[in-house]
Amino acid sequence: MRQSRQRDAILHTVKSTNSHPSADWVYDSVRKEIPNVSLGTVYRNLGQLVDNNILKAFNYNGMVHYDAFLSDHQHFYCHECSGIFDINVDEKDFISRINDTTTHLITSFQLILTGLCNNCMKTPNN
Amino acid sequence: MRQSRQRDAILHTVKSTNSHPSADWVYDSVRKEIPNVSLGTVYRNLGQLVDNNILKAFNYNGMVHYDAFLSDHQHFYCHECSGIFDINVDEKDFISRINDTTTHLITSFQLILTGLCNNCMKTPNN
DNA sequence: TTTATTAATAGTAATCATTATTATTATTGT
DNA sequence: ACAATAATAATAATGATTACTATTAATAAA
Repeated sequence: MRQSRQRDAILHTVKSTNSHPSADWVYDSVRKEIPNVSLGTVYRNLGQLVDNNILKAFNYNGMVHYDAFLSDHQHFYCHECSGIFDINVDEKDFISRINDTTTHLITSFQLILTGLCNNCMKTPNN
Repeated sequence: MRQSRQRDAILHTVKSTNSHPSADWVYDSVRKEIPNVSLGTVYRNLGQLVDNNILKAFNYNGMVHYDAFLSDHQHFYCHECSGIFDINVDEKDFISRINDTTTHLITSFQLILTGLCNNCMKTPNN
């Protein structure tokens, strides 16, 4: 993998936020620095960065979200502000706790909790 | 909601399988009975049936899957045969068990376990 | 330090899942 | 029967993503 200004900017953009952005959000953000960057370049590089374990990706609501936080964790979606927050769930521990629910061999999982986030609980009706 | 041959066939198709089919799979299946059924009709009716709590839907791998099994449950995806299987996870019980992982208010969740299903464990390398 | 190789890019077309539009058909209450 | 209108088939449009291609740029070797 060669170096490129575009990939550097894309990686930096994802690293600079904890909002779990979509490719389109990253595109808009990178365009502020490199106005003629191509959307295809953003998609290709996000894909490469995931393939090389530099970023993580997950599907939510029919859209891929990218995450620079690589530690073992899951996500919480707030149905009030639409924010996605990190949740500390240890994979090995979780699997051992739910292993009795099935006889299939569980090797991994994806958990998305939904509800009302801390902030929206404090300040309702936004 | 009026009665229609198309909706009856669509509902029957989803009820007749436990494969958690996509709209496209339902379309192909319904076409065997009603060859000129429209894909839009399939999408519209699946949506309506979900809105009326006659079917459930969930997103997996950037595609909506439909399910006629309405009881409280979650899903297991086999990375060998790509099958999706039902897993018995009680929502209330599960939330109370993981409630300590976050201070956000959890009201619901979606869990997708992945691994090797019973059948693929018995007969490897398919 | 030029040069050659080829990865990466911008721009654009294509694809896939899904939703919207619209003129026509069919269900159902009167 | 008939009027009102929900549902349909056919098709166009959308949104997210991937593929294609000629050009540009990073890096390894001469």
